[in-house]
Amino acid sequence: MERIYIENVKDYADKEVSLAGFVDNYRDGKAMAFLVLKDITGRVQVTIEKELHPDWEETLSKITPDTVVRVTGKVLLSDFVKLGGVEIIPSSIEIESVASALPIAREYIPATKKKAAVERSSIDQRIEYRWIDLRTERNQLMFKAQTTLTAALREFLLNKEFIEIHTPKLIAAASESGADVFRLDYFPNYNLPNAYLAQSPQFYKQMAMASGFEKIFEVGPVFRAEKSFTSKHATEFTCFDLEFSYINGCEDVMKMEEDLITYALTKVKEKYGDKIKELFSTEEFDAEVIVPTTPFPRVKLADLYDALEKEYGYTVPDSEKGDLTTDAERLSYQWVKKHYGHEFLFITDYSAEKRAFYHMRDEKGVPQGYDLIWRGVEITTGAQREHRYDVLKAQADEKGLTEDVKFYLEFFKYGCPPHGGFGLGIDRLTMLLLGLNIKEAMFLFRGPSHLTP
RNA sequence: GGCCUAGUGGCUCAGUUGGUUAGAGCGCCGCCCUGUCACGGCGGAGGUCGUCGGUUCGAGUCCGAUCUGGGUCGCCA
Repeated sequence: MERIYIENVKDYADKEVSLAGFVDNYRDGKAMAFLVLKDITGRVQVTIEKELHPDWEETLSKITPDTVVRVTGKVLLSDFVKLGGVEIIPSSIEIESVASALPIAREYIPATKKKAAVERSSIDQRIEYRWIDLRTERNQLMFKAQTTLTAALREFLLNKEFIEIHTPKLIAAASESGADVFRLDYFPNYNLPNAYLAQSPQFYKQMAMASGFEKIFEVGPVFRAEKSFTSKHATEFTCFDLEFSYINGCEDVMKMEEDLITYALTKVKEKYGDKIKELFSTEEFDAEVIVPTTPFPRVKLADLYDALEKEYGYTVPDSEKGDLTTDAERLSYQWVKKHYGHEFLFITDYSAEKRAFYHMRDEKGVPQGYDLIWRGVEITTGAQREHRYDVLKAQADEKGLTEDVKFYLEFFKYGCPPHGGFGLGIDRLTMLLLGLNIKEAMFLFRGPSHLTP
């Protein structure tokens, strides 16, 4: 018999079905046993009348939480079953894989009249057994929602005839200032330069512009050898990058991004909004998926600092002027909510000193780029790029990078359209959508002290 | 890299001013329980307290070193 998903069992009332999944809970009595079966779509109770199946004794004695079983049986609608009002009366139970006692407590169990609450294991403990941790409905919803999110981002761009590219992650030179790179052994005998893991597809996205592709995107891993210990940094994460040509300014890039994000959040809300609210809301975080209005608020960095000082008494250290501090980032969320009733904020007019050399600058030397802050955390850096070879070379010289980026400068020597783009960290998007730590939002977290599993 | 902080059974934690065989809940094992609802009842196993050294009659508890984590800032997505 063909297996069906648990979410569909009610369509098979009084019929025989075949199910498979993990044992979510097993309550064993003398005459009756109740097995709650979970698959990727839901949970259902399997009700076993032991007297009817004396030969099952050995099989049933092996069942432990998270054992994988196949169950064939009749679907019975029963109001007294609290779990969905339906139960399976099995005609066969087959064990596929017996689970040992689990080494982590996946979920918080609230106190009852008789029992004290049980804390779940810390994220750092759970991450060691991530495959077990990921079996929960909540964690699986996270990846379903992320799938919808990235599919929507892709769909939006495909509708605009963007081309999807895949740039190399093994590269010969550091691709940007700032972030540190992972150096690796790469066939040392072939007289090649040093090899690194790509910290961004930036240069190759722009090469595609010089190739006349006009509109491209890429979803892929980026690697950052930053010894960052925060709740929002990882050494490897997934970036949704795009770049497009013949723009009239940075404003076109921002417009593209706000439309893109609005589209994606609309899709996520439609499909999972209610479920997300139910499973991810906590006392501190209301997991309401809010579809933003466009245009998103925009503010110049200096103006933001003025406002933060006036309204919250925040003063920037002199060394950080021209850049956004973590405190200011957080405060900017309060500020934008208060003044615009919005969760997103574009911040523009950073100082040239703090921004990448390839950002185009206006006649006053102000970089034509921005950061996008969502719920107080940076999710994007975007910009119009400098496509004029001479200007670009001068800006690279200024930062002392000309030698390092020699190959990149070549891209602009033989004709290149004006262009711009941005990169969106999808793990951060998921993290902010659901109110999580980056470690919980990633399938497998990679950090300075985390390389396994 | 700076600052802060933690390391006690599988998990989450408690261990008072250093003092008899180191405690609890959950989990695990066994027995009991005819429909449970993250069932219930009874019993049991399991730690020498990250490591090394020191102080002391005596250390999980004090001191030093060391290892391994965590938070935060900077950096960024």
